[in-house]
Order: sequence, then C-alpha cells, then structure tokens
Amino acid sequence: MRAPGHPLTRRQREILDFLGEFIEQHGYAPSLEEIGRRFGLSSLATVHKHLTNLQDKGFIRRAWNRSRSVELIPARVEARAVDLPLLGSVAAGAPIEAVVGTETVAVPEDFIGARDTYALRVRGDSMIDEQIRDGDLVIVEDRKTANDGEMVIALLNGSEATLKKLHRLDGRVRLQPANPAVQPLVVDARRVQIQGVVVGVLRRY
Amino acid sequence: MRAPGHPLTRRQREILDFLGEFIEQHGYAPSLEEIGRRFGLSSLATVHKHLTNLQDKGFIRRAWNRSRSVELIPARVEARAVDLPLLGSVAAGAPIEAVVGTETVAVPEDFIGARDTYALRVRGDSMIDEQIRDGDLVIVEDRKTANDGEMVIALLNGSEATLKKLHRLDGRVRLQPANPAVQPLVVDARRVQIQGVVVGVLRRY
DNA sequence: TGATGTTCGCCTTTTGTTTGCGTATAGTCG
DNA sequence: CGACTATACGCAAACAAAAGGCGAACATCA
Repeated sequence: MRAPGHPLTRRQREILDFLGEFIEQHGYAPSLEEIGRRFGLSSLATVHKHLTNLQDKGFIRRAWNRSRSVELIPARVEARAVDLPLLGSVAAGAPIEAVVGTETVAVPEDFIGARDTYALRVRGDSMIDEQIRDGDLVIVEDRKTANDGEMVIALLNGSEATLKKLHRLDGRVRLQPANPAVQPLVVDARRVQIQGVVVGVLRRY
Repeated sequence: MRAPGHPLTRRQREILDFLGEFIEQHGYAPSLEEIGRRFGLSSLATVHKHLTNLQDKGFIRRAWNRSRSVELIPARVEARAVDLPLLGSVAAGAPIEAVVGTETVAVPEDFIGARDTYALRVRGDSMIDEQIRDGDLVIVEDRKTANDGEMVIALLNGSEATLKKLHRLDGRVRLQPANPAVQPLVVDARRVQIQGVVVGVLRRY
C-alpha cells in the first residue's frame, strides 16, 4: 500500500513514523538535531543520510538546505475527489434547512456527472424503506426533471422541499415517502417542482 | 491543512498561529509592533521579515503598506480520495466471494482511519433493517476485534464470512442479521473470528 | 502629525550539507 | 566456501546557507 519497490528498513520506518507524529503535533518538521536526539544519534550526518534514503525511496520531500523543510508524501493518493457544498438538511415535509457557513463534503469524483451537484444531510426516517436513514448524506444532482422511479428533492407549492420517490401517472405524479407511517401524495404534475435527483448515498459509522 | 511545498519553521508557525488567534479575537489583524511585543522582538524589521516569509510561502496575504492588512489564506482543503481494493462480495450465510483481478473503488479519504481498509459489495438483503441493501458498497476496516453494536464481517467456524451486527453477551456473542426473516445466531465467542468492522456505506443510483 | 509599514546594512544562531572513516549484514559470483 | 560487493547504520568535524535578530532611516497613510 505504500511505495512499491521501495521497502523500508526498520530504522527508516521508525524515523518516518517519528516525522509524521512530529509534524502532526507541531505543525512544522523537526530539525536534524531533534531527530538525532530522539533516536540517540550523535551525528547529524547519520540523520541526514536517513532522510536522503527516505527521499530516494519516495516517502518524503525536502527543499534543499531549508530548515525544517521535510514533508511527508502521502502514499495512497491516486483517486480524485471533489468537495461538494453541504447545502443543508432535508426531511420529509419540511423545507430544506440551509446550513450556515460553507461546509463541504468530499465525494469521489466518479459520483458526479456533468451537472451541478451538492450534498444534503437527511433528517428523520421518512425514507427508511429506501434504506436511507437519519444522518445519511445524499448526493443530489441539480435537475429540473426526473424520470419515473427516481428519488427527488421535490418542492410542493413552491414551499416545502422534501425527499421523495417520484412516480408518474400521466398528468399527475405520486410522491412516495418510503415510510409506511407517512401517506403518499398524489398531485397535479404542475404543482410539483423538481429541485434535484438523488444520485448517491454516503453513510459513516 | 498545510500548503505543500512550503513547510513552515517553528517561528513561522508560532507567528502564523498568533495571527490566527488575534484575528479571531479582534476581528482585525495585529500591527507589526503588536506582533513584535507578543514575541519579545524589539525590531519591527524582524517582524516584517517574518510576514514576508509567510507571504512567500503562501500562508498570508497583505495589502501593500496598509495597516493591519494581514489576512490568512485558508489552507486549501484537498479533496482527496483513496482507491480501496474491492475484495469481493459478501452475503449473510455465504462466504466472501473473492473478485478476480484488482478492482478498486474510490472512497473519500476521511472515511479511512489508520488501519488497512477495503471494500465489499453486499449481496442480498440480509442487512435490510440496517439500511444496507443489495448492491451497496461497505467500507471495511481490517480489525480483529469489535465493540458491542458494531457491524462486522464475521467468520464462523473458519468458513462462512457474513455481514452481521455484533452484540456481546459475556462469553458469547450474538450475530444479528438485520432482517426479520433471518434468525439471529448466538454462539461461543471463540467460534467467531472478526475479519473487519464496517465503517461506512456507499450507494449509487 | 502620529501611527504604521518598508527597506537597508550588519550581526548571531540555527540548521543542513559534505567529507572521511569505521562496523555489521546480506547477497552475489567464481 | 571465500572473496567481493552493496547497503544500512553509525561517528566526528568543517563548512555554508538560511533563519532569526538588531537599530536606524525612510515612506505612507489617515
């Protein structure tokens, strides 16, 4: 999982770990002297050689002759992600609550299509039968139309924004909350405005 | 958190931190004299040089010759993702089916802790009551022990790998499939081997 | 005008780099 | 097997450059 073809020795591993901890704690890298002191090395040349080895193997980066310029190279970064704005929360029957500030959520790039996309946190268990629970994040694609069976953020009468499953019944639509305790809503198609379509769900335990 | 390629020295970090605190507290930046006083520096030239260095490294911005014009540049949040190996599929009661080849799945970085992590595709609806459905991707942390209530990949008798919720009942454990149609399993703790703990769920529509 | 930021030369301290030397260990090749 | 080689690991000392610091003069802004 690290850098293939460049296994570390025990010493190198120890030093690399120390570098990580130190930078994490202090916000800046240790000097050679500090590294040496930590490992009981009296010669800076030794430390320097270790760092050079780590650099050659691709684990760290250094600016030449710059104090405390060691940086760890993150090893497992190959995929890209996109920071989506977390616009607020949504619950069945309640309008979207806008979140103050500009929170964002990292989402793998391939979740996103060509359109504008954002994230909403789900409040309540109105979509429990669609396996979306309280606290889940839904990834929403900004669209004005939806196909039969898609899960949508729907605006009813221009006021309430809700998360529902949409079914077309020529001329009218049924908004189906996926919870047996809540009644489905059948209304004229013109009274419903689609805000977006759910394209993904993220949950963390 | 940091600006790659331009690590800070200790002094620079201290001063940057002070700038952040001060601006946070007062709503405006400190003057050079105030910075100097804070660090016991008698020469404003020293302070000025520090600010110049911080600016060169991309941590702050200043308007030329304007009082208290220092602004912090928000460290760009790197939307990183990690490619996790998709090791196979898992269903209740059936062993993990290993997938041939090396498929991977992009997962937002903050899903992952320090441990080795991989992904499994869920087959079947045995965890339907935990809002995990057929086709979902579970993110699994490679661990040998689990806490009460966590969702685990459990190996029973060294053969069947299943996705279950784990409850400890001193000496024994209950493996609870979240599906009313499937019976919970209560067995001796020693017969159960934990393979990993589910830390997240991804679904795409 | 007073408060504040900028620039200059000069100094000290901290830090990284290099050279030379030595030991131990593991693998390669005849 | 022994000889050879490469590499990791360690020490000490000399050196060079960056970072940190000073005071004073100068420029600007409000």
